[in-house]
Amino acid sequence: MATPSEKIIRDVTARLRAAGMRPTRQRIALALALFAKGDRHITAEQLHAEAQAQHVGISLATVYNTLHQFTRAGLLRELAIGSGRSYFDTNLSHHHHFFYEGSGQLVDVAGDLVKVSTVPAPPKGTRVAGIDVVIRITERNR
Amino acid sequence: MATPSEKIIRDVTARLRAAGMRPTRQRIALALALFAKGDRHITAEQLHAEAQAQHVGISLATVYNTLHQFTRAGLLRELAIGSGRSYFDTNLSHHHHFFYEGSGQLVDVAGDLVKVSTVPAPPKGTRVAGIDVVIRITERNR
DNA sequence: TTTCTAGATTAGAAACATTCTAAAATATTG
DNA sequence: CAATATTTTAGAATGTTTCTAATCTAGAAA
Ligand SMILES: [Mn+2]
Ligand SMILES: [Mn+2]
Ligand SMILES: [Zn+2]
Ligand SMILES: [Zn+2]
Repeated sequence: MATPSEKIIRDVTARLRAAGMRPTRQRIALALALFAKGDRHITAEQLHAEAQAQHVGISLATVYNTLHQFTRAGLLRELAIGSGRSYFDTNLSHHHHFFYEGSGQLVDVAGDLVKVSTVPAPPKGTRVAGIDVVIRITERNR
Repeated sequence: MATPSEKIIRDVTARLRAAGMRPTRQRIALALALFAKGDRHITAEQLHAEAQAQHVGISLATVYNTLHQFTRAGLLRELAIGSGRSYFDTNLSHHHHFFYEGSGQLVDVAGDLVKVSTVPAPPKGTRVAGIDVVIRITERNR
């Protein structure tokens, strides 16, 4: 990846400040990695490896801290699908997922391609925070 | 829980044999714990604790082995919802789940109470293995 | 610019769920 | 009962995530 332009860095910096976070070298690098490309589903380890490849020294602890802060700030969604690791999703629009059972890979499904036409009322004293549809898919054999 | 009747133990024994498993003391105890009560969502740790409480000595490794064997035999479904631990579901019918965001608790939603009326075609070379709908719910405030 | 300090980063330890290993125990068959 | 294939098990190992407490730094104040 080419070095980001001054403008892009200023944008990211402003976005971090707007979310109440100091624009540190680490947060700027992670924000650029996360938001420069299109929609992504990435784990902490993967993002850490990507930063290392770019010769940005960031500890794994900071990657975790930052991913959670970004999630709290509404810049990311955390996905807990297919036990094991957490994925962080840069796609904030209403959408669902294909889940590759073999690899654990996630692929977006636009929200309007899935219609959940009937849902039961939530139990007393609770409200619906969201509805997640996961379409599990496997390699077709034969 | 009262000691299970001879008949129930014979039933479980036959069920294990039918699935190609030797009816060991450990498997019988776990099968009784899992299938005696109604539908359950239970983790390996929880089931292990339940067995200990019943003074059935079973190692945690055996609980994991057995849960996976039961799953392979179609006696259980493994649920990977809400990262962290796996839940094993004794409800084999087509159904979905309420997921309590606070506690991680799962509650069944009968399959026919949820209608997913539109789904996209799976990517080339794959087939749909299943569709899981998770209704995330939170304590209602105010 | 220098100083100050709340906030941020970090290495490494700890926590936690799960899987692995290989030795001992057991169920089943002959 | 003897033989053996299967099962169980303690404990180590693995993989992910969180915690701790020492160090560092961004931003504000002087
Ligand atoms: Mn998390
Ligand atoms: Mn599993
Ligand atoms: Zn997504
Ligand atoms: Zn269920």
